[in-house]
Amino acid sequence: MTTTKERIAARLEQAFSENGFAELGIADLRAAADVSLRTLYKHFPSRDAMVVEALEHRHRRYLAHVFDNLPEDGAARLEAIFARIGSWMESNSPAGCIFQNALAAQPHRQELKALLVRHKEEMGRLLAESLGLPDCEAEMRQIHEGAIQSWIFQGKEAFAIARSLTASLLRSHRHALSSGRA
Amino acid sequence: MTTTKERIAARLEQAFSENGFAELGIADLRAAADVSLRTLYKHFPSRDAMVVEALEHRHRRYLAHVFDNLPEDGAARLEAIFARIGSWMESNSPAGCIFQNALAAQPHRQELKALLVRHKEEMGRLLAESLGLPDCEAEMRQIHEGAIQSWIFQGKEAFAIARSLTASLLRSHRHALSSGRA
DNA sequence: GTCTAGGTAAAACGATCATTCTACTTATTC
DNA sequence: GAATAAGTAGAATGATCGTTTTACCTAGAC
Repeated sequence: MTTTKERIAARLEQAFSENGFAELGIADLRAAADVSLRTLYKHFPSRDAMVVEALEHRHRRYLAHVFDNLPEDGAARLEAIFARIGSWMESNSPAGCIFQNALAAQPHRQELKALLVRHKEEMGRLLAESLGLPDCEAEMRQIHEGAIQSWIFQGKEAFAIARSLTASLLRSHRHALSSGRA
Repeated sequence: MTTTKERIAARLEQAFSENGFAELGIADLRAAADVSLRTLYKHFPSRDAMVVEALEHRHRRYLAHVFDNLPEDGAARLEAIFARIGSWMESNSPAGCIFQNALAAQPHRQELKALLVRHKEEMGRLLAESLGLPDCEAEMRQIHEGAIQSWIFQGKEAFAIARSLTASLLRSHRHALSSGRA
């Protein structure tokens, strides 16, 4: 069972991801949510709150899309992760990362910056963990960031490049381990 | 001699980079430019044109900051490039890349997307050229993008990571060359 | 059968926005 | 010394914005 609020949040998330955060007015959001103005304001006290809830919804949905039921094998896992990120961007992010876009629209709102930081840190942590690179969180955060932010002007090639940068990170890591222990 | 228009463009660039593109109204831009409303509209026919001119100004200024008078030596050059990008972000970009931010505020304006693409392509080209990696434009574009976009949540560490990712790219490239020719 | 919870449609409100216009000032040039 | 170019200050305009409010509808519970 999904509540009315969740259903609205899902539709707001989609509307924001397609049109950004600056161009959409309350009238547009209401139409996208397919509810009355009164209902919209009953569940979300202000436009700012709608932005926050849309981002929270996005965060949960993105993590599930990338990390649920990954293959066990390491090489297949690396392949799968960037393939999934690529398919996500293709079907969900015509304008790039919506956390960055939300902050760009209101750069002085610390609440949005906190959401961005939490989202990116969790992505770096889970990526590093999934790939067996526990001490490369920052590197994975940055490769991830480069890939999704390059998507706008680089297209799908961005994810192939991210995969190859990650592969060379894995190689250096294994090399450092074996020579360090020898 | 700098014209009135250039002086205004420089101040608009700074105002946009500090406060983003969605929060600033014409009244704020007028105050930042330190001219009358009439003069502002004499040189820029609309707010949209002010955004475009600010981005053009930014592009020229950023290229000069990063690439003018680089050291001859390759290693020193790699060091210098990311140090310069880091110092630029610290003193000019509290809110990240303003090309991305401008497009985030108005995602349907193709003019802004074209400016973003041109800017990023030129950066990738010049980075690859400066580092002697002529066939790695896409990789350098992406490392550059990851670095400056991670700056918001990663701070200065982002540029150290970008430098090390570039160094490992240089190593693989040299290795591929020597084994390929052997 | 009345009450209540949760919904719709849309008018009204006050604020803010980009843009234009009016009236005046100051140098420079012919 | 009149004309012109380029500036200032700020009022007026009309549209749009986020938010509140009024009036009405509907389905299930007691």
